[in-house]
Amino acid sequence: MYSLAEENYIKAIFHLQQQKKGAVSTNAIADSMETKASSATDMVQKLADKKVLSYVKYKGAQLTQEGRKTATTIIRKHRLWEVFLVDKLKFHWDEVHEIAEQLEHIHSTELIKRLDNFLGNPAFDPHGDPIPDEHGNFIKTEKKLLSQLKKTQFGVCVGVKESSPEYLQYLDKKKISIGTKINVLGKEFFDGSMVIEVGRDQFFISKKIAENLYVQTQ
Amino acid sequence: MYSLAEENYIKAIFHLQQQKKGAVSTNAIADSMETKASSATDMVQKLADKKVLSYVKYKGAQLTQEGRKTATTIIRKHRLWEVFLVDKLKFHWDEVHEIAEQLEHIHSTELIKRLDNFLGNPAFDPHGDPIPDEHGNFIKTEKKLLSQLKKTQFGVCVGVKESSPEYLQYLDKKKISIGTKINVLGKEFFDGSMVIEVGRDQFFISKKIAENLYVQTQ
DNA sequence: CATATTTTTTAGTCTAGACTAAAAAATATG
DNA sequence: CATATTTTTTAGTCTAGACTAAAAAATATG
Repeated sequence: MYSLAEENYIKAIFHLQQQKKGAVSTNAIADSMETKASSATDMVQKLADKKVLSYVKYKGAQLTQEGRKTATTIIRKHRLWEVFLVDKLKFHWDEVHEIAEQLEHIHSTELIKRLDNFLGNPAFDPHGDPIPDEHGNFIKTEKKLLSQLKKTQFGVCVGVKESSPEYLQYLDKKKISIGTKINVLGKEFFDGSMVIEVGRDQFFISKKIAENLYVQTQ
Repeated sequence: MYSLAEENYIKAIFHLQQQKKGAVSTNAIADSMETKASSATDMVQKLADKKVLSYVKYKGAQLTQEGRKTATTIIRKHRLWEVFLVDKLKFHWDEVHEIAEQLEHIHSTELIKRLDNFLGNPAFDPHGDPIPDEHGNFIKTEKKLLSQLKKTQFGVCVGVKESSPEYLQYLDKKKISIGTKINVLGKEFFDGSMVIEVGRDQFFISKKIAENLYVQTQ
């Protein structure tokens, strides 16, 4: 069982490792934790003693298997709670981060097992990020424009490139929002138009629509 | 905003004050917090500086209005989360305390407002204890034997006096468990028998049944 | 009611996790 | 490649909240 501070460092280091491969510097950790480099060094040394990460002086830190397991468990909890807050308590997806930052530290494997079930074992959080399974396996995702998908592929809406009221209202009308799953049923080479499926609806969209919507894919 | 330790002390002092009126001793606080008297004295002095409680050396501590408000908010959160764990996640009522001890410290008034709504604004937790409203008002309850209730009164089952398998199986058959609301529809003076309502069922019970069931009343 | 006993507080430490300032190592540059 | 600059670590403090041991106050008792 790790302390609150330890858990937050482990999570931050995991996210930094995702961004660029290799060891992460204590300075980068300090920046992301909004603390001083000396504090980060202290903590990294402590976590190295606990075998959560390997650390070479002046070279940086890298999570061990144990560290990655801990990190993904925290991320799993964070994202499941976000689904709860949005799906069940009807929070808007941009209001939930701070609360989930607290909830992710609740310790109880049984709780998370039951919460996951209660929510219908969701694969993505309300921001479109994948929820790791209980073994820490992520669905590998990549952010693309909807227009880059091919026929039969699918993506989860994670944002827009253009944000004019007209465009957002169009998306709203078509019930497309962050987290919405979009299946590409057909694609026309001639003009880049697509037939997509959203929920139970199937409809036609122009290239212009498709190239302004970001989706996350497996 | 109070620290985790501060919140736990405030809650403990509130519960001690419920038990017997007047100031609570630092020793009593230390016992209930499973810490040493010197630690309790330190914390009580700190909380007195913060106007959470009044403290007279060697005499003990008493929560202020502010302290009581903080305590009831924590208790409200604890009990609402217990309802969530039992009603929604299907935990058994005796498994939820430890998890609720953690969840009660999540800070977000909006969260609690929405959770309360999501749960249908429950008045009691799964143990039959009343959930204070957002102003900290409790429904005043008292633990009685079901046999002590009069016609038209009601109580929430909080425990049994006798716990033989036969009795528990009878209760189970009649769908009476901790947290079950029981309305007294009629009572016979001659033999102390009653007609009660449990959920949508109405049925007759003998005096012997009624005097072995504890209920909490308003 | 003086003294013994119990309760409570005070004084002094310890640890986790933050900080500042200085030292040391790594990297960049003429 | 020697030196200047940047990055990173070390040494020394600080605070919250725990602890032990001793002191002080309150209470019990002959």
